[in-house]
Amino acid sequence: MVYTSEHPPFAVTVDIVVLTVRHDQLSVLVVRRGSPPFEGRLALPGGFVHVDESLDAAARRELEEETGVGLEAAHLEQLASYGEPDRDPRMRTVSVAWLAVLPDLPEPTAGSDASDAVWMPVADLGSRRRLAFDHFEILTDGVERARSKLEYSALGTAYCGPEFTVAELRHVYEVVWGVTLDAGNFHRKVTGMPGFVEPTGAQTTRGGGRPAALYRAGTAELLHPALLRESLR
Amino acid sequence: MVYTSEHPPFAVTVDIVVLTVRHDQLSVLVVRRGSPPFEGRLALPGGFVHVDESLDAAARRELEEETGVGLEAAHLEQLASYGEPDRDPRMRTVSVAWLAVLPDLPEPTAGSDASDAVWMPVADLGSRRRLAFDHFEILTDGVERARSKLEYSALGTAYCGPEFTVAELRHVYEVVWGVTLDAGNFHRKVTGMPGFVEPTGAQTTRGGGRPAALYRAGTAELLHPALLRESLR
DNA sequence: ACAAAAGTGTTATTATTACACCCATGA
DNA sequence: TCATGGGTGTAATAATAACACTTTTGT
Repeated sequence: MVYTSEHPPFAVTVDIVVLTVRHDQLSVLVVRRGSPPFEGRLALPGGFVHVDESLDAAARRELEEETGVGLEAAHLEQLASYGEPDRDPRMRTVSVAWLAVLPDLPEPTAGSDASDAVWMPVADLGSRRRLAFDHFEILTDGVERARSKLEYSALGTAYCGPEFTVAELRHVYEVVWGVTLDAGNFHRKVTGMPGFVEPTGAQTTRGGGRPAALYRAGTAELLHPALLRESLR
Repeated sequence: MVYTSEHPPFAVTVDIVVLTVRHDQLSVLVVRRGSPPFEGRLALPGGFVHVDESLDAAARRELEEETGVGLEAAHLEQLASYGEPDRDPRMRTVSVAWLAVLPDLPEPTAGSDASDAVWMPVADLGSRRRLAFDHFEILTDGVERARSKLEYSALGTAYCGPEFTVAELRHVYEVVWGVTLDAGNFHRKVTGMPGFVEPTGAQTTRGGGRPAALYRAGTAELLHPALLRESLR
């Protein structure tokens, strides 16, 4: 294949918006850049796609390499691609961005090799544009996607561990949306929605108070009727 | 910039799923390929992104060049990117796919230069996989996006001309979803939804029967509450 | 007058919201 | 026994769905 001005070569990268709920805050995994451009600035984890590697495989590999975070059981979906001609000063680049949602990990990113990766509350990145490239725009799009998908999909369970209480799931909604939800109504909707959550039969008292039933994620992908963001108080 | 096995060069293309409602069918604009690979097969319009050209500009340019269809006032949104290593036998390619929605044009694609472009009912492409590359997958994703966005966005008006009746808009919903809707309930929801449609004050009898009020698209992007696909009968 | 399509009324059903209240545990 | 959260009851309100009915044109 000959690259010409009409068929020019591009660099193709992946960037991943990894979200979790941590210390009552919606948080994103960021890395500190060790080389130009934007040296020393924060960036989303990501990197170049290899030859003979699919785009989602590249996202998983880069995340693991850069942060030590594995996505085995996690939710991963494509977000969008970003390709403004000037987005990378070095060369013409198209980045395929991904959204990943993880439970709050017991051992954050510690123990991993290359890792300068840290969890950063999304709110702390809101005003100051501390992110390299167009990563602030990618982050904004990822957060908006994550917020809206809570309404009509079962994505909320991806923030929870394999077993969780209804209150823990409600906490995810409250943090991601930044609202307070009615505990009783939320409980009814979630448990009454077929396929959203399934009782494990076990209970826990880890939240304090009366023991709560434990659930695992159900098989439903889409929720109907949706849990609307309006149900706040 | 040096391209290595870790930073390999890619070809980046755009492909556009252009939808309209035509002769009571959801239809997509396709072109007949004039050269290998997949010579003689149908394909979505698209092509290589130029240097110093943004991705959406490339989509508009390729569509105009290949089909003579301009997207000035039309709806255009990014769909997703497709980059399986074997998707193009010639080279490693990533395609950024776009979804466009147009009114049924009076002069289809006639009069345009290079144009082997035709409107094809989506249903006719369903069983036989007559499309080149992974374009059937892209089409499927585009149609699904178009269908689901009718529920919660004002995308339906993009299928209509600058002025339309409620019945014409309802026809769009019925064709895209493949259902029959209750005319009375639809009328109430559409006209009562703030920002969805605005009366022009004029009327038309082009549908036969009692004259219908004409509307233009409103400013709202999102509809609340959503028009659910369940409202069929 | 009649067919056809536009648009309004009416009602049953279902979903949402607010909030009261009881339940089961740890301290 | 008290504080803390889990979970259920209940009633007002709003949205949806079904369908009858009136309106206004062309033929």
